[in-house]
Amino acid sequence: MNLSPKIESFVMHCGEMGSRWGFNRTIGQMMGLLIMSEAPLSANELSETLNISRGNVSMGIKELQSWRLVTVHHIKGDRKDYYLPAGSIWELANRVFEERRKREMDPTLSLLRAAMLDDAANQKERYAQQKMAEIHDLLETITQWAGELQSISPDKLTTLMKLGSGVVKVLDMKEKFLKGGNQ
Amino acid sequence: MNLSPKIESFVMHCGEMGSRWGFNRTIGQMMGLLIMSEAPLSANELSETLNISRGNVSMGIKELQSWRLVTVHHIKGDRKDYYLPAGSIWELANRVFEERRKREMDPTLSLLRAAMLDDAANQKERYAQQKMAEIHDLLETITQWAGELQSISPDKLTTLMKLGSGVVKVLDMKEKFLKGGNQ
DNA sequence: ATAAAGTTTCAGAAATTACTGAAAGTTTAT
DNA sequence: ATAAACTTTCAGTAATTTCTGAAACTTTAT
Repeated sequence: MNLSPKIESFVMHCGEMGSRWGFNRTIGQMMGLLIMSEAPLSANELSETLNISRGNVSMGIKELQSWRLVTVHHIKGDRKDYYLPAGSIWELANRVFEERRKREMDPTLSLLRAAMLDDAANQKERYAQQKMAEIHDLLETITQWAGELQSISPDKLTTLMKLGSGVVKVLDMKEKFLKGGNQ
Repeated sequence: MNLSPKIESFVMHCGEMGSRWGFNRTIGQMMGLLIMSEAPLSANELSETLNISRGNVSMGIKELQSWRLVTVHHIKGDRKDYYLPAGSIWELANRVFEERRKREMDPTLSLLRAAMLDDAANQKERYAQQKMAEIHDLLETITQWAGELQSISPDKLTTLMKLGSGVVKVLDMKEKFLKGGNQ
């Protein structure tokens, strides 16, 4: 299968960005192509369209599945696996965020938790531990916040994002109304 | 200069995470060490403490400066450059977010803008362009939102993040009060 | 049980990225 | 102008990551 120039340039761009987004070139291309394609694609189609080896496609799919970005589709009377994006653009982006948060913040959080348990032996360690505590708190706040945002329905979240810094005004308003009482 | 085990393990961890955070091993270590160190450090101190070549330190500092994560400090009567983190942990995290957003989303946004200008030649292109439009809108919303969040003062932002999904309730409340009228 | 159609694995090759160290460059002092 | 103290650059090397392709494996049909 060969691609129209516009689609091809998008797919190649996904390849170039791939490593910045957390995977690698071919995996980026594969994902880009799957998104651009209305019909699910077989591993062979991916391999031929992108000119990458069959083995590489197999590894790439495994990786994309570990990110929960692709799912398999079957056609009756055909035993090939066909792959397609695992949800809307919105959901895909969500998964990338979440997965990256896990890979980029969770390991550090546990290291910091451990480091903070036993206490400092001297001034240098005292300073260091204070900084570690700051980092820990920040990461924890972000992690919690990210989790809660993901529990909001996409359309509410869109409203919230469109509101932007206007949120602050709304929060101030709340303070005004509720000053004194709390729930 | 040599490090206490606790500090060393944090610094090494920063090295291991470095590439996930968008830089590389030594740059991660350098940043980790600078954060852990109360006094600014010279390039030679970085080089000796971390056992990396002087040249590598120089390149690393350049890179960290391009991320706006370190600044230079001078001591009267000493012409060495001493380096220190460019702000609080909070500010550093902010810079990393912003810089990554620029590197990971802006190029794609411009590609998509261009691709959406001229119109589709056939059904496949029509489908592809629709997906590109979805991606474009999502990236644009996120970019805008990120920009606005950065304009909020750290303490307001902390309040907001601590509130988490509770924001939704507040928003609903606003709707109730203002139904019919706007702002 | 065998063959056909498909998928996965993995050792080695290729490509990319990071690092070193010596040479070139810069700044300050005299 | 020269030297001393320091920094940067960059060609070559080392380390790491990615990719290939052939062999091994799995599943389904006969």
